[in-house]
Amino acid sequence: MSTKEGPQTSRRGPYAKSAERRRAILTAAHAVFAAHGYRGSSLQDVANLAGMSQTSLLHYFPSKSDLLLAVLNWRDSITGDGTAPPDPEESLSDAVLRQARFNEDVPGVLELYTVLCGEAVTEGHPGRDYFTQRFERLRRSYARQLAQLAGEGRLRPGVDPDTAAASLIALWDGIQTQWLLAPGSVDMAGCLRAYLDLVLVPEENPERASAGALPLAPLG
Amino acid sequence: MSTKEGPQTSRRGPYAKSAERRRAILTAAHAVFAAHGYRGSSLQDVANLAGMSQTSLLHYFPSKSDLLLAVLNWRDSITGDGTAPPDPEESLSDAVLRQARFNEDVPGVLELYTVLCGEAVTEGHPGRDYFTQRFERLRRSYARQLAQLAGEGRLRPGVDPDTAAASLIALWDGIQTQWLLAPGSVDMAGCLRAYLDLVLVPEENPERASAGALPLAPLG
DNA sequence: GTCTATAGCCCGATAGAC
DNA sequence: GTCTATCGGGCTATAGAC
Repeated sequence: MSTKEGPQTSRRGPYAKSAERRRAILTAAHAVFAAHGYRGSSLQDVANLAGMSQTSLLHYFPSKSDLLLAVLNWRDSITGDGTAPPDPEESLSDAVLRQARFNEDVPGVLELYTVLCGEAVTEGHPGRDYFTQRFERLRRSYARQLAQLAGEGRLRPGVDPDTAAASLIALWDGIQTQWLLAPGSVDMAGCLRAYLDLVLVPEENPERASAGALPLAPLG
Repeated sequence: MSTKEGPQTSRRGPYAKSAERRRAILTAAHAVFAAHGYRGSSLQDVANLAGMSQTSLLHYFPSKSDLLLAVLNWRDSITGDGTAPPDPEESLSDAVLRQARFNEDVPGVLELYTVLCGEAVTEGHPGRDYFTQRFERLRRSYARQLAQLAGEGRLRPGVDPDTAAASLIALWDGIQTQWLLAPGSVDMAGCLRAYLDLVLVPEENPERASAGALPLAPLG
């Protein structure tokens, strides 16, 4: 990483060009996999969209499964893998809702995630380990954040942090699927907000109560 | 449907045999699609498992997409399509938890549902309409049941029946995916019960309170 | 690094004998 | 109804010229 960028011809020409090519392939693969899934896509489709031959594509990614894993990791590096150290200034609710709205606006992100996640539960799918580990990581991360809130009395009594963590992730994934099949009939952010309002206690601020707070009158 | 069962040779021989063959194919296709998804499966795989040639299979189901739709409808006729008129003796919670535990015990049911549902969001997938309509039907059915409970004061104040209906379905689907990837780490029925306990008010029966009821003390 | 050519295989669907 | 044979095509991956 010093001034000598490359041992080959020009300073950083080949490296930069190679990186550009890889990025073009990843962009194309993201779109193709999102539209047809992993098994429904071909390397030829990706190569055509990227403007190169199928064999040139295989020069950068030696196999189709390597390309899939590269796309998944590339997606994490852009949208975040969901376990980035949470900004202490931002509440859990705000972070979840912000991410949900962001995903809704970027075309292909939810399609890719949903179809690959579904495919990944099948035998021998190259993305299976990725999603297994992703879910474990996410459950741990949210459970930790929810346990922290419980310690501050911000979790509704009787709510188990581990259960709520898995449920939040599940609700999120499931509502994305419904939204993809009927965008006009499903309110992703609304469902997530409603769940968080059920699980969390609004911050103690009697002067400016949270807008989404539910009436919490005793029942029965 | 009178005494004359068939216009062909023996009384009901040919029809019965044909129905058996179709059932054998559907059983095999269910297993193969569950293990590899629709795009990852071949008619040859299904035919091998059913003990016949691939062309014989196509005699009963004229195309691969026809076979898929037949499997989906066959599954509905066995496990119920989720909108069967609810037994008035059984509560919503009991019905959901019973179905969840049933699905957990029948091998392949959740695998099939999860992978096909994920694939179905892709372009041109033959199961897309099925899942779109299924979700619409389920949302209406649960929303109606929840609205009825709301009228009886059994819904937690501030909970919207439509939002809760979509959320319940989403949570259910999402937790199935997590369970398939980590059966030992996820408690499907526990997550569903926890959500229903958050949304529903336990039946008014001061002498025998619901076992899963949460403390509902006022907060904040 | 890029390409053409192709190996080697699998696919869904059809034709037609029996 | 069942089969063999096959059509016409697509697939991943490799070989090798330039």
